[in-house]
Formats: sequence, C-alpha cells, structure tokens
Amino acid sequence: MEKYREKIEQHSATMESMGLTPVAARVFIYLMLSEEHQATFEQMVDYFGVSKSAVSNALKMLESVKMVDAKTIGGQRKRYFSVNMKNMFSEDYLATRIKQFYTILDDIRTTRKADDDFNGELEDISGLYKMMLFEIPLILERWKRTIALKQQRK
Amino acid sequence: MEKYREKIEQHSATMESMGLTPVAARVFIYLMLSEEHQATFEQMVDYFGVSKSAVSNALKMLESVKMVDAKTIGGQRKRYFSVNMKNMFSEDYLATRIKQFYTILDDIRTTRKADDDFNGELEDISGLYKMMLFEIPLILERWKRTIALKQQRK
DNA sequence: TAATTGGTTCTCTTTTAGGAAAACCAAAAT
DNA sequence: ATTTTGGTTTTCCTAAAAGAGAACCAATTA
Repeated sequence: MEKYREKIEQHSATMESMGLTPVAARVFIYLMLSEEHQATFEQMVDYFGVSKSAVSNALKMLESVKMVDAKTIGGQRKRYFSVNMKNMFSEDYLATRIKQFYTILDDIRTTRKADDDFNGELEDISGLYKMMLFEIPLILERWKRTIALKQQRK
Repeated sequence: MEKYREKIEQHSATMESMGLTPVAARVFIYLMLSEEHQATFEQMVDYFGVSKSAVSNALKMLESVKMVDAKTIGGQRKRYFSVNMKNMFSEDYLATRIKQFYTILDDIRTTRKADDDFNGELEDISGLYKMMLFEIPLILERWKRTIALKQQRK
C-alpha cells in the first residue's frame, strides 16, 4: 500500500470536492486499492496514522450512504470493509435529488402566477428534470443488460 | 415579497441540503420569486437584513456556477441579478463531474491489475457513467426539440 | 474471571466556513 | 472637485465540522 500514498492523496482530493470529509475520502480510495479490495479497521488506522474515532466516523458515514459495507469472515468478530460499487449512486438517490429540485421549480411557478417568459423557463427546466427521471431508469435498464451479457460470455 | 418569507425559508432549506450556503440559497429562491424575476443588490441586503459582504459573496458564488447572472438596464451602473435557468446544470457542468468520477475508477482499475470481480465492477460502473455521458446530450437534444415545438405553437 | 480484541462514543481541541463591519474603490452624479 | 452609488475586499469573530484521545463496551479468548 505504501506505493499508493500519492495516488490516494490525489484521488482523495477529488472525492473531497464531491463532498466527502478528508478521512472518508482517503478510506474510500484506500479500500478500492487494497488487497482483495477490502481492509480492516486497524489497517486503516495504522496506514493513515489517524485516530480510531476518525476512521470509525468515516466508515459510519460511508456505510450510511451505501458507499461502503462490512462483512465478517468465518464468524469472526473482526469486520472487513469494502467499497460497495453497485449501490453507490443508486437510482433512488438520484431520483430523490431530481425530484427535490423540480418540486421547488414547480412550486415557484405556481406561486408567482405571472405567465411570463420566466415561468416558461421554469416549466422547461422542470420538464427536463422530469424527462431525466424517466430516462435514467431506462439507461440503467440497458446498462444492466450489457452487464448481464458480459457475465454470460464468461 | 413579504408574503414569501416562509416559502423562501422552506425552499432554501432544500437548496442548502444541495450544497448552497444559507445566504446563497435564500438569494437564489428570492430571485426566482421576485418581481420580473430579478432584483438589485440593495433589495436583497434589505430584505434579508444581512451584510453586504454576505450578499456579495453569495452572488459571486452563484455567478461562478452559472446559477445567476447580472445585467444592467439602460447603461446604468446598477445591476439586476436574476436566476439563469438554462445554464444552471449545464451539460458541461454535469459532464465534468461525471468524467471526474469515472477517471478515478479507471485509474484504480488499471493500478490494481488484479482482474478479479472487483475490477469487473469498477469497469461496469465506469461504463455506466460513460453511458450517461453519452446519453445525456441525447436527452438534452430531445428536450430542446420539445421546447422548440412549444415556442412554435405560440 | 480476567484480559484482549474490535471497535464506538464522549469530550475536548483545532480547523474551517460563513458572515459582520468597516474600509475601500471605481463610476457616475452634483 | 467632492459626493453618492453600487458594490468588493479585507479583517475579524463566531459557530460548526473534523478529528484526537481517552473512556467505554460487548464479544471473545485465555
């Protein structure tokens, strides 16, 4: 893992810009690069030289947004944490955000009953987000099929 | 504008959860609800009773991400700020974020030359994001056509 | 039963972000 | 030439976030 220090720093910066805390960002990248793409609590505390609470809270946060999950091996108490790709930016998560946004737009549109150009724009953008909400599941559907095909070929 | 106080508070909470600062969120919603969907610096300072620097910085931030822009009227120095719907979540902005993300995934995939299941997952998710990058312009294209049609009917 | 392991939670400190207040500045008006 | 207008920038303060360190706790092991 030593050889990855620099790379972890670099990618973590990007993840921080997407809203992760410093330690959470590092843990996330670390896990993806680690042997068997999983690691223990202790390994991460040691590697980064940060406190147990920092790692504990980072993991808690990452688990809460489904970016990471933990498994035990052979009934041992120790947990192995790993990045959970498939759930990460789930349909639900995206859908919620999109809905939140066009809900505001629609409300503003009906509140200001002006029927001017700006109301038209509000309607247009709201329409775009609704299209997105409709199209995204279709894209995901197609994506899943390409994956299924890939699996078959193996 | 007085009658909107509550509504502005309510929607601003959502916008804050999407990453805007308190004042930026309020300015953004205020502008959409205001007469002619535009307002002056002074109006906002007065309405919210916050400092000029708070409003100035909020506007600076909102302009930098293309959510708001300013125009002058009749060569006057005073600027009228308004929400810039069409640019807001522009293709470029989305594209940059999406690229940032799959760039990390692709780099990690090539770095850990493991060729295991996890590498497969990385490739899958990266593929999804690339699909998105490809599909989004198509959706935008169709969206623009529906808008054009609407314009014609007027 | 005591000690160890694998964390979590609590309290305290440090860092950072958001905003206030005042100084500042350029353009326009007087 | 001075004052006013329409902001911007700088400095400072406060509050919130991130993390340290120690205490804690439940499960396991000795």
